[in-house]
Amino acid sequence: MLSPQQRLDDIIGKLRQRACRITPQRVAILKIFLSSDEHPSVERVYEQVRADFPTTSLATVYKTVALLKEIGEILEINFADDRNRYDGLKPYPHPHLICTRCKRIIDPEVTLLEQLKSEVAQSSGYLVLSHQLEFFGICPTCQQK
Amino acid sequence: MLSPQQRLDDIIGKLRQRACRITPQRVAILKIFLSSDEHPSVERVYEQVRADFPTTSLATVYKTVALLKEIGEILEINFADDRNRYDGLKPYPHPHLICTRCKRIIDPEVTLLEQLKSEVAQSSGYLVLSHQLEFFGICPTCQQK
DNA sequence: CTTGCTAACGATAATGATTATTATTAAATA
DNA sequence: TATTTAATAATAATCATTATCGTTAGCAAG
Repeated sequence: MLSPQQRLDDIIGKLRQRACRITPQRVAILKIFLSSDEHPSVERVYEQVRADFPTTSLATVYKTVALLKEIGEILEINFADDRNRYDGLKPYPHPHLICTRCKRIIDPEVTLLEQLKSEVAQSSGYLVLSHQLEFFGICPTCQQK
Repeated sequence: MLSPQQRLDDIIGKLRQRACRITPQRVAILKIFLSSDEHPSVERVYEQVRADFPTTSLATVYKTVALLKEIGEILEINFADDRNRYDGLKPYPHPHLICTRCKRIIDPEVTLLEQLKSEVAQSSGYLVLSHQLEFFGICPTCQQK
């Protein structure tokens, strides 16, 4: 487990190896992903990065997201109607628990998932490479209303 | 477990109760969903229904899909980049196994999922209403290539 | 430190799946 | 069969995301 600072340096090193340029915008966007546990959307990151770099373009956020996704440092969470959300803290497949009222997303503790995965691989003959598990419901706060 | 014909009659009855009109287009679209195990996209259903009713509009397919989704008779499967797909045979949450090469979707047998669900509900305090579980991989056919 | 190369930037147009609009058609009921 | 109005076909609008393109600036070499 790396500290946020170590991970930042690590990822920047990875980008350098790819001959990617280290721009202030990229670093700012990266920092937002590494420090946010709210599973932000592109739009949300855009708002936040504009606080420090007011001229940043939405396109730059999208392109940085695509880059970080490609090198496996953020995880994309897809939605039917809503915009995609991203997880920069745990950029590997893991379950999410989503409140359909307030759109809050948390990471529930789950066991047994790996067993489930190999069960599926075995019985189907598929080479299972990835997965996506989302639970939808109402969070405790929204239940009280 | 109802036969396809029984289910068709059943759903048509349900639509009548809602004061929905039973049009040839709706019946044709419904029949396609009830007889297809390929988890078709809207576009795919559109192609198929046009074989029998060449003047059918894409908008009609979309609206019928929205209706059937609303009454819980088809299940929507969301994708990141690709178009949505639909399952009219098992219109309740269940896992899918998706080949990322040929886009084929099958329904793997899975146990333990209900336990997993109540585990998550218990530890989080959320009221868990639904879920979505997708496995991504390479199907046996595509592995040989 | 300056220069040159070119990746990345900002601005904005294009894309593409889905949704909304509207005039017309045709189920359903009397 | 006529009346009512939901559903249809055609098509415009929406909106998240992607592509384009002229300009800017990271960075390696001198």
